[in-house]
Amino acid sequence: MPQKTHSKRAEILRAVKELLWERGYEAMSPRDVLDRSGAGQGSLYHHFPGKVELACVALNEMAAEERAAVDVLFAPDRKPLDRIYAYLNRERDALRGCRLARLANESVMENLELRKPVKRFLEHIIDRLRSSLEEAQFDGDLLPDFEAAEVATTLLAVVEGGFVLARTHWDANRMKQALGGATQLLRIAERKAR
Amino acid sequence: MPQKTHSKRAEILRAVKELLWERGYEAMSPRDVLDRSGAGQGSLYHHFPGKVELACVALNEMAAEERAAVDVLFAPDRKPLDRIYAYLNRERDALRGCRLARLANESVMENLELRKPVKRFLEHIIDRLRSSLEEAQFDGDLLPDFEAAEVATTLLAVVEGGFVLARTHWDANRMKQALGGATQLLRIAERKAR
DNA sequence: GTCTATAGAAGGATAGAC
DNA sequence: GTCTATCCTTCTATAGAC
Repeated sequence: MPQKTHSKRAEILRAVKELLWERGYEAMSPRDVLDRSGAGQGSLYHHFPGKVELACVALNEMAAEERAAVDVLFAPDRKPLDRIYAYLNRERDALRGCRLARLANESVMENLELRKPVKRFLEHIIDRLRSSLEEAQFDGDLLPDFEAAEVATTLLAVVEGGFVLARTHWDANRMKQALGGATQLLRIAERKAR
Repeated sequence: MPQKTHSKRAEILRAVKELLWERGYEAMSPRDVLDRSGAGQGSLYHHFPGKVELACVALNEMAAEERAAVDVLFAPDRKPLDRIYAYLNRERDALRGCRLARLANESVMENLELRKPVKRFLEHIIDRLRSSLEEAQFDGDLLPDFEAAEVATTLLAVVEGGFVLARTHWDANRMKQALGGATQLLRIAERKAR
């Protein structure tokens, strides 16, 4: 049963993935899901035990999609620094917030099963950033005297914080400024390495 | 009428300020406020037209308190770089999230009146960071060839993103790592200036 | 598998006594 | 100003027919 056509099941999941990004978990009601998917009450509760499990399946799919999109940016044939700047400068709709980490402040993040996909997504990015930083240091393109793991966390924090600033100021430029400052700091660690 | 003892009014506001930090706006119900403050329905709706105005007054008070706390860290008698590190390393309960910016992803941030206090709070910090960075550059303690305004935004983003990472990983150390990486990048811009 | 109808609880606000 | 009682809507889930 898991993988057939599942017309209504698939449409429900599609709607949930949209709504989780647009409104978050608590502000998304089962009724909203039904309205957007065109399914009836019965379909939803036939395929999923309840709202939590519904969100859990959707979040895991979203996280997998986003991890794959990130991996494209970190293609191994690119130079390490190019991968990092490709990630920082990737196109983002800053006002929409991070598709997964937007849930960070909802009480539902206290549920391990719902937090896990978000966590895996963020860990995946940190891991890609860290190894790229290490390679750049090894190649002599970046100063070797900083902790790649910490700076990787910093760069991800700049992106996630950039979403917060953009939304609060209702101005996508705040994300660009945050990333611009990070780039300038990295450039200094670059020039000094040469 | 605005400023007398207002026993119940004050207790209601105290409760709202706590709940906004703990749960955010949407997850805070008027009933929660009454339970925690010990007030009755009538008191709440006597002093405030509704939930939105209640949150608005509370948020403005919270923002004023936090701006004052930030100003202590940026005391003018400190050296510019010391102010910046004092802000970065200030004590934070990372798992609780930012007292104001935790609301960034709630739909209520589309309401200008509610967004304004949060925005003012963040702008205040960026302003303090920017002028301290500029002074440090002028004093020759930091490289002069980066945009202080952009790096100021970056540093605030690291803090706000640090909250997001800490909450998602349910590990306050993520905040420390994000700040540690930012510090290492700043140190490079410091050493090079000498 | 999908639907409509319904239920129990919580959210947000009002009425009116004191 | 403060209280309790009440109201209407929305949320989340269940029942049961097709």
